[in-house]
Amino acid sequence: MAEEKKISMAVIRRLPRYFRYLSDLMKLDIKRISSKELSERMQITASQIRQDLNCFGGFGQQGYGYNVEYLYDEISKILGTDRRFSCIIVGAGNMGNALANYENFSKRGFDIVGIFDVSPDKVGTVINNIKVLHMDMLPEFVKTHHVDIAMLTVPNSKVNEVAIQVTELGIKGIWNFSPTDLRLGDDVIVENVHLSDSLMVLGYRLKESMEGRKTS
Amino acid sequence: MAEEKKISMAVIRRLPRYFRYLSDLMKLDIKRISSKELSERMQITASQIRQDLNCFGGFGQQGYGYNVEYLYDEISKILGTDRRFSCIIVGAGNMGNALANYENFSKRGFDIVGIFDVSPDKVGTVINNIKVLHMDMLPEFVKTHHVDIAMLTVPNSKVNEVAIQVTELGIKGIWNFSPTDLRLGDDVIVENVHLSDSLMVLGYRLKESMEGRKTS
DNA sequence: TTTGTTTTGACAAAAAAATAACAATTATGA
DNA sequence: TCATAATTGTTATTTTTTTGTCAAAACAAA
Ligand SMILES: NC(=O)c1ccc[n+]([C@@H]2O[C@H](COP(=O)([O-])OP(=O)(O)OC[C@H]3O[C@@H](n4cnc5c(N)ncnc54)[C@H](O)[C@@H]3O)[C@@H](O)[C@H]2O)c1
Ligand SMILES: NC(=O)c1ccc[n+]([C@@H]2O[C@H](COP(=O)([O-])OP(=O)(O)OC[C@H]3O[C@@H](n4cnc5c(N)ncnc54)[C@H](O)[C@@H]3O)[C@@H](O)[C@H]2O)c1
Repeated sequence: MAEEKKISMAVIRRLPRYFRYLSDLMKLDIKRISSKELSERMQITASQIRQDLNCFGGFGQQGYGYNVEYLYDEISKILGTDRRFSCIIVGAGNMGNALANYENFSKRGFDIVGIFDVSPDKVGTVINNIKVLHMDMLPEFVKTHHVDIAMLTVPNSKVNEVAIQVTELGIKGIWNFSPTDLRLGDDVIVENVHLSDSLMVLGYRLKESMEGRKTS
Repeated sequence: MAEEKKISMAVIRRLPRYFRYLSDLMKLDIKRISSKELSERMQITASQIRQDLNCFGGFGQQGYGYNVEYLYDEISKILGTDRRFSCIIVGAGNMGNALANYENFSKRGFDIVGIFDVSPDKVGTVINNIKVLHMDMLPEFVKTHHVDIAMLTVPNSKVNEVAIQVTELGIKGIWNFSPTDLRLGDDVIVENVHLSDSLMVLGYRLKESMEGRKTS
């Protein structure tokens, strides 16, 4: 077991992109691809593709390239797309609704099994066939249903307490939509979606480009 | 003008985070802060903070630290938060609705001035005081209103054509929510929000942590 | 004013990431 | 079957990013 080579986040964050491109290639009925051709499509170097893939093992064949379907399956396995994750949405507002109505998450293995809120306006309503429950029901719900991920779409001012609540119930994965960095235990994985940050970066780049500078 | 030092994306993507922390400090009525203390709050090294800020000029004072409000204002200027951007939303579906109803974008200088769709179910409805217009009205709209940014929340299958449409009308900034990488001219700035990618990374990290590995 | 402490800004060093190079291997076509 | 072209996996090199160091500057207290 001495072969514990740590894989960097830089590599991991590129995996879903490979996954997407391979999925597209399959739809185009392309059976094989070389790192060179893929690099042209993805606008990255062939070297990087080969190096990234080799973090996980040799999926290609010299003189031939990569079998698209095989590589797709392998990346699926790496990403865990072959397994299913149970998710709840906390906060049935604008963003919570959007997430609950998005069908593609379940295609990628993420099942929304519950939606929670505190507002009497929301509790009892049905979103995409799921009844919104009151937060008071959450402890009981987590006892009877296994929950891997909590998608937090509550107001910024509430996200800290809600994050603590869900982690105390044993939920280990948090997908956070609030513009706040959560500080939780080491065994909890937090992935942030900082939409405003992204928009501000767009604003910056736009401003720079209007002033004639390039942003890379 | 020989002082054109290019600022890396790595630095730029950290700016909104500094902005957020400084904003929080101001709310706490904290007037000054050293890179050391800020580094503890932000969980990054003091060295990185000083190096990042120095890309744009010396905002601090030796022996004192940084004046919170002054630094906040300077980062505002760098990010362009002092100016306003006109935005349209294309695709009045789940995500388009969520964005249209989010009040905080305008607080950061991003004004939603129009919403467009093609579906008769959506055209004519009013979201957050803005009437949804048909896509056919877009060329005329862009002629009479200046538009900096198009937020694209159309289905995946349509996003390419819509992106081409809006760029042909002269819109230079695109905030793309589809799991697709747009290929547009060099003068168009595209910022992607790949939600599914983010969720898949969460899945990966969760899986790794369940198996006992650390992800950094 | 003087002295000791704090803290920046600049630079140096280290680490990480990306790119390039190339031997080894396989496919392909004569 | 054999020679040639293609293409990987791996190692080396380069570039970028992060971290560490320290003199110089400013503060604070005596
Ligand atoms: N809507 C967007 O486009 C958008 C964009 C960027 C960031 N965000 C962030 O996403 C989060 C949600 O935004 P939104 O627009 O959906 O807000 P929203 O106000 O529409 O919805 C929030 C929901 O959370 C519920 N809630 C409040 N306290 C709760 C609690 N303690 N437990 C459970 N539910 C609770 C509210 O009743 C409400 O239904 C916010 O943090 C916001 O900053 C949203
Ligand atoms: N909803 C989510 O949580 C979520 C999550 C991840 C990614 N996304 C992505 O965001 C995008 C939008 O998702 P959604 O859930 O809001 O979809 P949606 O189907 O709810 O809304 C799409 C809207 O676009 C409109 N539209 C279709 N063709 C158009 C055209 N040519 N011009 C203008 N409008 C057009 C439709 O009428 C519809 O109102 C998709 O690409 C999706 O993959 C959404």
